[in-house]
Amino acid sequence: MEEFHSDKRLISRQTVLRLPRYLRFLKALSDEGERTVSATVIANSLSLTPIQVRKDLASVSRISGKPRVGFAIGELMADIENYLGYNSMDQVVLVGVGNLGKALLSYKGFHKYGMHIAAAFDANSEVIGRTFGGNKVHPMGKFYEVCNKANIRIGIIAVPETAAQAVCDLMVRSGILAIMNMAPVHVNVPPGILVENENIATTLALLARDLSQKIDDKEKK
Amino acid sequence: MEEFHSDKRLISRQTVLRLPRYLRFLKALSDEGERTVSATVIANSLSLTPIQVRKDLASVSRISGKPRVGFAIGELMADIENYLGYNSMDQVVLVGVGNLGKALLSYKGFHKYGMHIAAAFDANSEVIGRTFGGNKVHPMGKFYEVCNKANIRIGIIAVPETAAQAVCDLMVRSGILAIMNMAPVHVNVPPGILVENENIATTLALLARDLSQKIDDKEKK
DNA sequence: TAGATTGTTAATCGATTAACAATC
DNA sequence: TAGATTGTTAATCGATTAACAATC
Repeated sequence: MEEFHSDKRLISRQTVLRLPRYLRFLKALSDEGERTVSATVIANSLSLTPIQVRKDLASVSRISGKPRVGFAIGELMADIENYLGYNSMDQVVLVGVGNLGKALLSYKGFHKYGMHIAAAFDANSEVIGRTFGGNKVHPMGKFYEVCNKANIRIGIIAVPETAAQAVCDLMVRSGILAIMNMAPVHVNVPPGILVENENIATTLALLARDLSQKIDDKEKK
Repeated sequence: MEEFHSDKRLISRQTVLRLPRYLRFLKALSDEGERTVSATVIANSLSLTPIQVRKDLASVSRISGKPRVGFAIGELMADIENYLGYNSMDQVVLVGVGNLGKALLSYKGFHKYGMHIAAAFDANSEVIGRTFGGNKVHPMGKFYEVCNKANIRIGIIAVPETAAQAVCDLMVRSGILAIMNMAPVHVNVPPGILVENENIATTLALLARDLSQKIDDKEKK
């Protein structure tokens, strides 16, 4: 008997992190008029290995590549978009319209990956009512109502660290289930609420470690 | 014979990513007047396991905790700061002073982690000469000179995707060895140059996957 | 003392890489 | 056909978790 897989297989964290990169690359190829691409070409372009690429693609797509030819770009893109889009629940709310919040509102990448900022909120009357990247900024008082009415599940915290926990609590009370925290503090959430921290200082620390390691290696030689 | 470790042991990627979180938490405790803390307390506060915390701490610090008491907060902070600071080569340049670049320039977190934005650059005459977060924006023409004179090794790309590769190439020509790319494109670099991509859409995709997985699980029950 | 907590060694888990037969 | 490329199974690598003796 053929084994049956639901559409909703669990895809590894690392693979998910690479999916947007594949999608971007495939789109670029497609724009250049290409119809097919091999795992080798993708791998070389994105600094990955061909095996890794084939595994990743197999995890989101049922289409099989043809030896000596590769994969059909269009179908691949559709499958990745479907996965990212399917998962995305599409609607996201943003709290905090400072420089970072504004950058996020104007960021065109979200749409590409099936994400859509449904509403933005801030406590500051200077930005309330103004529009950034097509999004009007609402007062905090509207937060609960908007989230509830639109049944929104994903929230982005882009406020200063002192306000982060309060915003986080409000999100939880308003039915948000997954939070992306851009503030450089740990936020506490009840069990079952998902949090991802996006912290630039963290990534820089990583880069600095790799760099100092590299320099050490060179000195040893 | 006692085994000798250099100060420059390689610390795992995952551990490095957690170091800034420890540092932040320890600082908060220290501000409250605490002198010691156990791995258990840290773990609970940051949603980690105590074993993981002890391993991480041991990898950057030689100080040992006392059973029933825990670790001396001050010494721990000093060791983490030393590691992050030592590695950081402290000086960073930023190219691109749009909303995102401005957010980075005003971001107070860098200093905390031993990072310092030495100079900011942009091609747009509207921002050149202006100051954000204490950093004056220089014209692109000065980039090579500044990097060379100050011997800067780390660069942050915060320009639109269309300009990212050109900026990346300029960085490489100017002696930058490690690049943090905030633009949603893959940038190509010669072998030996380090790149970390920081892409918000990517993190959101991850969050969305976890969320849809969680919802699926609930439906199954 | 008793027991919470440390630090280390071993087991597990997850992701990457290697090997290789199948195939267009 | 010959050989590039696929897809899968097995081996390796790295990180997390479990187990437990040492100790304050």
